[in-house]
Amino acid sequence: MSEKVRVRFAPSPTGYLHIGGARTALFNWLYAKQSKGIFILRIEDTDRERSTDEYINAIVQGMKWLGLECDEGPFRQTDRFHIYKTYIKKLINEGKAYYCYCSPEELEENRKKAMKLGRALKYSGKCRDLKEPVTGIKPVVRFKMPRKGSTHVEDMVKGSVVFENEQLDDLIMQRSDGTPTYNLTVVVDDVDMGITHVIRGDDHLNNTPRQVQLYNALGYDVPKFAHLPMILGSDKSRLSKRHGATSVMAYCKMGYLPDALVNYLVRLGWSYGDQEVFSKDELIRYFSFDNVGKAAAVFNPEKLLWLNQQYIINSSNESLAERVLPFLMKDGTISEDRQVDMSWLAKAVSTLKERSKTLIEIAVSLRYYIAEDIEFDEKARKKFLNENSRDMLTELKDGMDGMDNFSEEEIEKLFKAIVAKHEVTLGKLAQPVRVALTGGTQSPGIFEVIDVIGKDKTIRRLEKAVNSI
RNA sequence: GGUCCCAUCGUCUAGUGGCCCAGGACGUCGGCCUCUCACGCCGAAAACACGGGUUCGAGUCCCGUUGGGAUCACCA
Repeated sequence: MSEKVRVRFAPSPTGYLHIGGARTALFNWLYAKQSKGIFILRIEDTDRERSTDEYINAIVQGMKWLGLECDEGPFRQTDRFHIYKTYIKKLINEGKAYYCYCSPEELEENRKKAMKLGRALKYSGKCRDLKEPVTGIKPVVRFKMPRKGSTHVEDMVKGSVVFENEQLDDLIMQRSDGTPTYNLTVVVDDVDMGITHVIRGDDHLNNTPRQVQLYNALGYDVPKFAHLPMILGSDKSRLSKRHGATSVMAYCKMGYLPDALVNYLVRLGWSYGDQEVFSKDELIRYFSFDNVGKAAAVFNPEKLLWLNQQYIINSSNESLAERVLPFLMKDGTISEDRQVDMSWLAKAVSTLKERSKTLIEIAVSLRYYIAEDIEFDEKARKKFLNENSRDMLTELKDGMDGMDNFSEEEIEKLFKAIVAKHEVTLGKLAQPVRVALTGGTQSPGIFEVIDVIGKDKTIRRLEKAVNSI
């Protein structure tokens, strides 16, 4: 029998969607798509202090950008408090949970003592067998964890992991203010939503035995688990803000293609032989937990940059033109209300593709194609716009002036004729022209550049260059 | 500190006992191509953490050591 696969990504909205969360979402999504299952987004916002709607939106937006849209949800745990209540009541009635009146200060005291003695930092179980309620104190509800035996977790990536139950303590399921906590809500929701596979970061591995005991107490089957290794920063510590950009949307702003980021992320911890570049379809087809590594991976921005370039090269000119447009408007190269000739822009982009690693780089280069006026790089101007090139530039301008068929082919003929006459190599003319047209010494092939800029603007810039000598 | 996880080039990884004096990719270095920069192509340096076993044979299995990570909240 094969029940339908149902997986979930369950972030807490206490921050934007970061790289690690995105990869967890991605693996869930891949597994769901591959199994023709359901991918659910569940917002774990039971910590009302730190959760905000803004972060919920940021997470949804980030997933949308990456193309990881959910089939069900987003669900919010704060909408489901009534459900958790009934489960808590049930466990209390069955003697599987109890009220605890210990104060936070008292617990902190015990933890310190345990730390000194080198013991597990574990709740003593003081209120476990209390017969009478303590008056005047709002109690928490704790789960009665078994004290003997061991709990086995079968994990799809880590294998079989065993925990001694005496290490587990009586976790709090309900705070003194009546709200439920993570370890309960995650189990109740996974049961209630019919989750078949729990795929999450391996920072949750230590929580898993507690949750397994909760499943047992509630009388439900445990789902399959897959605990993904962490993503580390360059110093091998957990990826954090001080490692630079960790928000998924930061990569959007930096001009990365979402598919490139997805491709990069999936290869962090997963592999398929020697293949590096995958289409989404290939990822869905090839993905398997058998090929997920167990060790944490260091996030490597250089490789992501390389992949992004690969994706840019392989994108169509039209889609790239479409994607680069917002960047052009943002930096003012194109005013927002201006009508844009998209087929011209696509042609311009085609010359820039293989020399750009990000959309921003394309946008920056596009400036010398689009802007009316360009500024010369001072060093370049001195080196190439001088007496040595003056005559050739003038001849080129005049030659173009009288040109009826302004094509790359004709332009090249003109160049060849001029350099032949002056008995110099092509570079001696191409570089000065490059500086005259783009302001700098690096650009696509000079004939392409002229073709994209067009006759009138090219002549105007040559004039200006000659006049500057 | 207790518990749990992990360990192949700087980084991501291939490797599931003989095909491995360890393969690919990023990055680095050198070269080719060339109107510049790129792209592309060719080449180089670069790793099985250490120590014991098991086995005819170990990167691959077992144990230990070391190192890293995670977790131990009325956070998730």
